Amino acid sequence: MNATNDQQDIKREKILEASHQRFLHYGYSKTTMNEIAGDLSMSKALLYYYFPDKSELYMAVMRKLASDYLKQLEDKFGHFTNLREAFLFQVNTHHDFIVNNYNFFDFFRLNEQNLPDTIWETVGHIRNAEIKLLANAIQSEVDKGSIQAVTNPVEIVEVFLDALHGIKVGGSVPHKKLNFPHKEHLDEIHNKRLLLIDIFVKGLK
Amino acid sequence: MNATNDQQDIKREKILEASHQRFLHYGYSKTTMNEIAGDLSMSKALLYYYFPDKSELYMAVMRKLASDYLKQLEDKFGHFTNLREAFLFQVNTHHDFIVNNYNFFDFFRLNEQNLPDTIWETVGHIRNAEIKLLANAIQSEVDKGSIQAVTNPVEIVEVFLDALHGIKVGGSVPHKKLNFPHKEHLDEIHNKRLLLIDIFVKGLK
DNA sequence: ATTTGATAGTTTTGTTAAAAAAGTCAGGAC
DNA sequence: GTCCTGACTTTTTTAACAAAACTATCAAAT
Repeated sequence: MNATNDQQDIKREKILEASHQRFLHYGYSKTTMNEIAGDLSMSKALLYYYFPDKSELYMAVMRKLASDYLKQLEDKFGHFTNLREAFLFQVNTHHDFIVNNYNFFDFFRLNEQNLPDTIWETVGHIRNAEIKLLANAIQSEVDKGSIQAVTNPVEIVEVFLDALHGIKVGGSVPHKKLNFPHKEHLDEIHNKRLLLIDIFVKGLK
Repeated sequence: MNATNDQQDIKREKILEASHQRFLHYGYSKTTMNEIAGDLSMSKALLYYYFPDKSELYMAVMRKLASDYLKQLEDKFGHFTNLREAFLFQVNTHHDFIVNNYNFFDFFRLNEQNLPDTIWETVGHIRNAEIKLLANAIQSEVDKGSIQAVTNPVEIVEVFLDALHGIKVGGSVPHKKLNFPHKEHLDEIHNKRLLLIDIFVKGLK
């Protein structure tokens, strides 16, 4: 019975890998269940044996990606020597996360509204982990006495994370309002975020 | 000839006022040229005598609003006693601008992409004025020696303005990704922005 | 120079049919 | 009983097209 479940888990994993590749290269709506099944040389019906529907399959891939990301954050939790280091780590890790899975997230841009509700749960987990990481770093500094006491570290981190998300490209004349940045702009955005960190962390001292 | 032009300008102004009201209450797409003409007891054809088309009419209203906003910024240009005051002024003025014309900007949310190109020109003017105002304030402080010298004030202001735009509501669990904030959230956003100012300005010291 | 009714041209909306994809199920293999 | 499939049903997407609504134009009137 355990052996059976192992087999199941292995197959589930295979399905997730194949799905990840498809979603990564073609996005959610341009990927069909038949194609995924074809990649694995199995029938479409079998996919539905392992996953209830397409969006759950997508979400399962997403949860796996998110889980990897969360793991990276947790591994470093409480191990920072100063505030700046913590903020830098969060921004850099996040940057890599987005760059490595850029096309996968086309799903967000395409559907814009009416996404499956469960997606926000995962997004919430990620955000909470980021908040926890940075709020803890702030609290540590407060305890050490190296920055002034603050009323509410979480509130500050929320503002910081929002501010990060606001950073866009297009200096002098904004041209098109595009919610999702183009891939070739990610590095420029990243650099601006590093500048924001400099100022923000200094402002907390 | 001058009298004639005066008359023209007065009528143009009337049209702009009526259009403003319509756009403000019903948004761009839910306002028809017939309705505007009806409000003014004139024929639709006459509207086209004064304005080339509907989007140009909308843009004319927008330019008027933008012009008022720019005037407010210019009146205070260089008259700040410290950096914080300048940043506060910009954020507060911007807040009032959005609140007072909230529904007018539904146009942006509805059309999202494919807006008339001229709109970005006006948006650019606003942004440039904001940048100029704040960059000047920073430079003044640098000259006074009350904050450290910075390599590029404009770059810093751009990051600040982007950060401001990123401030959203929805603390713990984000629910719906909505590009345009709801009206009832504007005050909460405003308060968060004030917090950002505190930290950001301090970070420049 | 201003104004309008009539009308031409275009965009939006609603309908329907065909195609494609999602999702189901009875039954076969092990 | 677990895993798997081909055939099938249901739902969604796409395309085509007609009707309605709206934008935009223009000859003629004041």
